[in-house]
Amino acid sequence: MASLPSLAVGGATLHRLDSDPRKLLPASAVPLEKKLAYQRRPPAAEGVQEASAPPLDAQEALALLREGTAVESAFYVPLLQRCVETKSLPDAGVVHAHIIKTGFHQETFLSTSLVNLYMKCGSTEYARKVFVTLPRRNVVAWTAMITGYVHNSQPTDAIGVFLHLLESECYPTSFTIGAVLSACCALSSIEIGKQVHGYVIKYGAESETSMGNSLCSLYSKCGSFESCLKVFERIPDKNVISWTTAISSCGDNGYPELGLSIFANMLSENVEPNEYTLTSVLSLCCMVRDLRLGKQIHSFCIKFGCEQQLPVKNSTIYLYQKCGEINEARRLFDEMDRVSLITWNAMIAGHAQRMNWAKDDIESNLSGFEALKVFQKLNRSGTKPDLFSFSSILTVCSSLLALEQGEQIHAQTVKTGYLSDVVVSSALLNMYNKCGCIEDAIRAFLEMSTRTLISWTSMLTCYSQHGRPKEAIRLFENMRSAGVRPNQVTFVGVLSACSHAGMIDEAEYYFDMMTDEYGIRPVMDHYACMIDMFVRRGRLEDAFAFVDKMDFQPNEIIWSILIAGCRSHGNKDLGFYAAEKLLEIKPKGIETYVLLLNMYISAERWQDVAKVRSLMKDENIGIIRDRSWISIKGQVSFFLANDKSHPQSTEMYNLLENLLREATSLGYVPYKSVEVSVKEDEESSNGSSTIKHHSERLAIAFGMINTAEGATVRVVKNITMCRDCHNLVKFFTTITKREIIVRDSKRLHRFTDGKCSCGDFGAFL
DNA sequence: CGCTCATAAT
Repeated sequence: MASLPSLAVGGATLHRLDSDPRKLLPASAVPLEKKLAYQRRPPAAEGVQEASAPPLDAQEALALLREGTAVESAFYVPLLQRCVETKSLPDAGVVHAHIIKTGFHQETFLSTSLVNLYMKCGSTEYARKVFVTLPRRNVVAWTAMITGYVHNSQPTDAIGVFLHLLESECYPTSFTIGAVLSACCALSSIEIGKQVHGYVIKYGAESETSMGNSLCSLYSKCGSFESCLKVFERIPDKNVISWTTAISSCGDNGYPELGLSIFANMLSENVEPNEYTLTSVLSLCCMVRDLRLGKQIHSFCIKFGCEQQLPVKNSTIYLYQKCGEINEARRLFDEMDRVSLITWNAMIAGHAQRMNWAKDDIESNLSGFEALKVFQKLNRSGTKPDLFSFSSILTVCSSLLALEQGEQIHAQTVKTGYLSDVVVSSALLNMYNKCGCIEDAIRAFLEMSTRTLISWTSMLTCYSQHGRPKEAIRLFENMRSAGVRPNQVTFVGVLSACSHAGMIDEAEYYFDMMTDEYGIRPVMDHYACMIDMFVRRGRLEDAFAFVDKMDFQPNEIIWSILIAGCRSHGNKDLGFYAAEKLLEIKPKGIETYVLLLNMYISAERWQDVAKVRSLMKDENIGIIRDRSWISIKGQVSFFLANDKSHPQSTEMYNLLENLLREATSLGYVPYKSVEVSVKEDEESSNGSSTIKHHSERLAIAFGMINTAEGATVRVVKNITMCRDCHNLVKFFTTITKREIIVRDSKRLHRFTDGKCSCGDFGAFL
């Protein structure tokens, strides 16, 4: 929180200063010639060529001034405007010097323009110097100072100037208040914002549309979405800006559907949207992944003639990219003659998003590598990546388990200074976590200058995933001491940590704390953690009792945990009961069916096997392929179970045979072979399973052959590991003295010295 | 006064 004692301490400060009801004048009450100094030229739309130069040739005019030619005061006006456009500080100096020489600096109007000019050129110091020597200060000068400080990222100074203004003889206008509210936004200070709001109400400016719009935006950006909507509803004459603010606020606060319905209301009230509105609406379509609606909005943009505008285009590209229409996205991108950094970022983020929605892991990987290519092109284009680029690309590296690329990007964030951004450093932490490098993740966390809820939660779940529950819980307590309020996701991390450690009392304690102290309603995930914990300790009755505590229907995941638990603890009857319940809700996940089939097959309940298979046909569950992949030097190799298609197969199989022999001599005993694939009937149901090597073994063997001795091998697998492979890989690490990391569909396994970080409590097929 | 791109989970 910024230190603004005069405001923060005395809530009444603003009001006490003046009780003159005229203290806030409507903007129109400011004499016209004084308004000129404040008038800002609307920024040229991105992607559109600047309008042709004004009649005045600025260079010639500046040359005249340098020669010392005497001019009239009116001569400066267009020149000052021109300098504002070019943002040239040296030119500003030339004009300023001449004005002083000719004595025109006594004219308030010119000097006020100079304040504005210096602010626009980024020199708040020069602006302040001119301002304090002004012979007479009108509201335009005050407002130029406030706006200038806001634009130069000095919001605290902006508020300071406002306080001085209130003590002066000047009256703020709605422009002034608008600038002050922007300062509150930049400070994320809802406290000061509320006081300004009170001021606005007191002096009767609340009904002014622009005021309502500013307040609406303030509340939205300070996380008070309810107030934002309330203010919006109370604006008597809503204009297109009011509607756009409300619509984009819905997106910012995670209510895209509401935003779309407000857009519908806007249309039914016959307010015409503009490019700002349509850009926001396109973004909402992205959030809900509604390509059909998005295409309609895109045609809308074409109808309005704004589809070429850069922000509109960026949103459109992102939409197509995220929804998998990569050719369309690429076409739009290639057609553009001018792109902005946001365009690049939208391409990268679009690919990153598509990874989550791809139809299979091959497509997902392709998307990830496309994102890396775009990032590389961005670097070569001469444009500097920003925090958005870095956060997106680091997330891509996490999903790909692309540690080498991730490390390079880490170096780049250090060089460019973007690592100091919380979002970037959180993304980095996450990248190291997903790649199995917990030490680097911890370092990233420790080196953060500020930590958000997400940084803490990321670190916490990182400890939990790496099988270090005690540290997870210690971190949770540190987080609370630091005054950071945990949310639902944080508690998933805490509960799963307790679950892994079998800390039942602690889990129950934190479960109660979540509801009692933080008022967070437990959702499915929290119940899943608790039930999982009881199941792991073999307390099946407690697990089923906890299911009864839920005030909603358990989902597929919960029943699957129970079934798996019943199987491993040999309670067939409870397992069959859970399976009945599961079948009632018609599961969707392919792994759920594998679990069911394996259970019924091992119990030789062939009628049930047939029932499950027919349900799979009804629900259109396809076949599952056991697949693993490994990335070496930017090259991904995919493997199926018993894959012999790779040129190095012979070597790989020989290596595996040797490893198996050594493992056996060290005491490895295979578990009864488990059918992982669900293929067509005859292969799996007759029990003549020929599976010898599941895919991760092949990927690991390939990794060992193609990396230096002793190097860590990192493999990703599309489904859960089976118990047998999990056990065998532990032996591999002992034999080869290598660390092996396997990220399966459920969790991360870091194998070292014959042990796994999951503590063998992972869910196995 | 309003727009587009970014981080956490069983």
